[in-house]
Amino acid sequence: MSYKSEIGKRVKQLRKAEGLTLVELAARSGVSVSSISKIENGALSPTLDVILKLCDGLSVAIGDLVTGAEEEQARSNAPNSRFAPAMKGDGALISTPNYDYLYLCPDVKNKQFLPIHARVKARSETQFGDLVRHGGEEFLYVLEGEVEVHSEFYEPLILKKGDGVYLDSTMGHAYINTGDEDAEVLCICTERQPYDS
Amino acid sequence: MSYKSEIGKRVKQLRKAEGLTLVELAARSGVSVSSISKIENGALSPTLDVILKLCDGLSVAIGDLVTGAEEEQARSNAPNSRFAPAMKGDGALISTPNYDYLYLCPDVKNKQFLPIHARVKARSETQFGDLVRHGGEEFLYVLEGEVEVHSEFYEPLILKKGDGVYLDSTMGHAYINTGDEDAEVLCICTERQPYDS
DNA sequence: AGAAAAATTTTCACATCTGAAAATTTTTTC
DNA sequence: GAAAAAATTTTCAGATGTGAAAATTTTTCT
Repeated sequence: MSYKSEIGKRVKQLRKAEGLTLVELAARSGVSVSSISKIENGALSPTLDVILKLCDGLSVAIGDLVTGAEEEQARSNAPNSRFAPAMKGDGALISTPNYDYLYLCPDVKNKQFLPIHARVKARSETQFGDLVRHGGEEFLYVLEGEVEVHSEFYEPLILKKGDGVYLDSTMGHAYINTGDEDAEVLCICTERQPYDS
Repeated sequence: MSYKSEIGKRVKQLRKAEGLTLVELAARSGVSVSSISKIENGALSPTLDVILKLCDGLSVAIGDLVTGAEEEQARSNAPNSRFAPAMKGDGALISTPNYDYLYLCPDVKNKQFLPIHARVKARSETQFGDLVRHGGEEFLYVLEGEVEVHSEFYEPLILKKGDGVYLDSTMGHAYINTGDEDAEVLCICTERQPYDS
């Protein structure tokens, strides 16, 4: 990956475009003259704090400095002939107290939505805990069992096999298993679930 | 500037979202486990080459890693508390020679994807006609029956109940019913099908 | 509950980055 | 064209990042 030379050229380009000397850019950005010189010449891989100082001094977003083109590049040339089977049981399994998630087609990156096969485990609202919120939108379809949908602004709704619901994920929501058997659902999300500490 | 902690949180968030361990992300990205650990904990300012390796391993643009904003920001103007049940059989029915489409939640506008309950009717490639192409991406999940997936660049694939497939809709594709019974599928598309008829 | 395995953090030697100052190159001025 | 000034590159020591392996913590299994 010859990204070093890339950011170097870009910095020099932007600096010249604003008619700045190394000394001036150094003053603006807080990065030393010698470091900027080395960066422009591809002699080193700057640390993040230095990159961000340069972004600040040059008034550009980090994407502009590093890739040049930025968003357009990232999104417009999405691949266009991907094909990924998701055979029954295949996927990346993630377990949480309330759900067992099977992320389908985990090897396909940059999907516009995430298909997830899930098992709903929580059996009551109290057991579930606080409503969940995350970015994006989601559609849930019941494959087996019975699920009760709780949400921040609507009355609880019971879904049986073959039923579904579409909702904005930013609204608090929770799915609860109210049937006798296991509750299996297919869930489509447009944004990753925030699963962190 | 407390950017260090920012990128750390973001990396951890993205890594967890994909269900990866430090070891796995290290393998994907080529960055050592210890370095990732330190970065996630804000213990250091990574160099550009390491940042780019991480972007690669996590399949995100650098802007997403560093500022976290970008995409989220762009999409955050979407409505945020819609809720639409899709009870079995409900929806907007569209019939074509090859499929019966039941568009779910047709009253919700500007959805990020379209959930469709469909019945696959075509029983052979010749009967189906030319492969279909449209914008976006799609995921198909077999609810009942057996479906054969034909596409422009891949060998035909047989899907049985519980199986699915994710593909770029710009690539020519066709679903054919190869089972004894009716073939029922759930299909998620990110762009409206040009159902002519 | 305890043992084994897995995941994460820490340690430490080595590599690399950073910035002040010196050396060099380029530009300006007479 | 030479000296002075400005801009840039190089040098070098100290600071910081990097990765292999050890130590620790967390999770899984019985």
